[in-house]
Amino acid sequence: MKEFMEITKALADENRVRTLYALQGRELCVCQIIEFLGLAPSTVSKHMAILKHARLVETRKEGRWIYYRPADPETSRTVQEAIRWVFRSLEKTGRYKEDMKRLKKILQVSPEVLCHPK
Amino acid sequence: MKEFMEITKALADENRVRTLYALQGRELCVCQIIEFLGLAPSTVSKHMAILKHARLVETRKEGRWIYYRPADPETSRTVQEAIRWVFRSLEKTGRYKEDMKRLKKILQVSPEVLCHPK
DNA sequence: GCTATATTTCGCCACATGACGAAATATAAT
DNA sequence: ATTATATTTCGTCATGTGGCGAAATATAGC
Repeated sequence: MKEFMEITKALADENRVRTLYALQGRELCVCQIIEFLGLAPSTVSKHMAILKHARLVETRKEGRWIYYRPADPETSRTVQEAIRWVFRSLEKTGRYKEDMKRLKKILQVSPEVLCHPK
Repeated sequence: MKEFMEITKALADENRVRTLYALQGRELCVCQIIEFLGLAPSTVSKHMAILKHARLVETRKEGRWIYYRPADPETSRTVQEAIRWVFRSLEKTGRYKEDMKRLKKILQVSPEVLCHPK
């Protein structure tokens, strides 16, 4: 129950949900998520910690970059169903489509360039 | 998206989730839910308003009693999948089983007696 | 080792939320 | 009509949450 409530609380914020669907089928570095959400790094970090604590996402560290990806399929059924539910419920919405358009543009810029904006 | 977020926010409270699974396969009068949750009537009323606003539950008025039931199957797919997800995720948990035991006792007392405890 | 960069942690603030009791509303019973 | 009962609405309070910037941490490159 506690585990389940951590998932529902993690899903109870729009920016976290948007991040979750942005991660479908790809990995994103924190700086890309910062760009995607348009929030301060500290805020994004907190959001990601909540998603990770709920086991909805996992991380991979590569140098000074940290990549987030959705939970692996071997994780709990509850988590997998949650992710699928989010995606299926929102993939047809306008917000999702706009977000995917913006994400594509962000992905065209490599993380290196995105993170060193000089 | 807004509709979806109302559902996730509604599910982000343990008492509302417990109420939702308590309603699986039955109708409950508010006074029964009050008894089930052990909260003040005003608090329960607010919780139910949130669940109703998210379209997770529906109501039926019978005299001075108001009965709550889960959303009818014709409602949105998102709602139906949410309800199924909650139930499938929790039906095996200890909390759920305890709650069902308590609920059975509450159901043995008819609403009339429960609401007029004299 | 020093500097730069990516991310997290901490401290703070504004606002949302869950709890209650009191008051309001609606219906039933006398 | 008056009273009793079921539920909701309102006002209030304590706590939780999302946002930020500053400071801390970790790694890469010089």
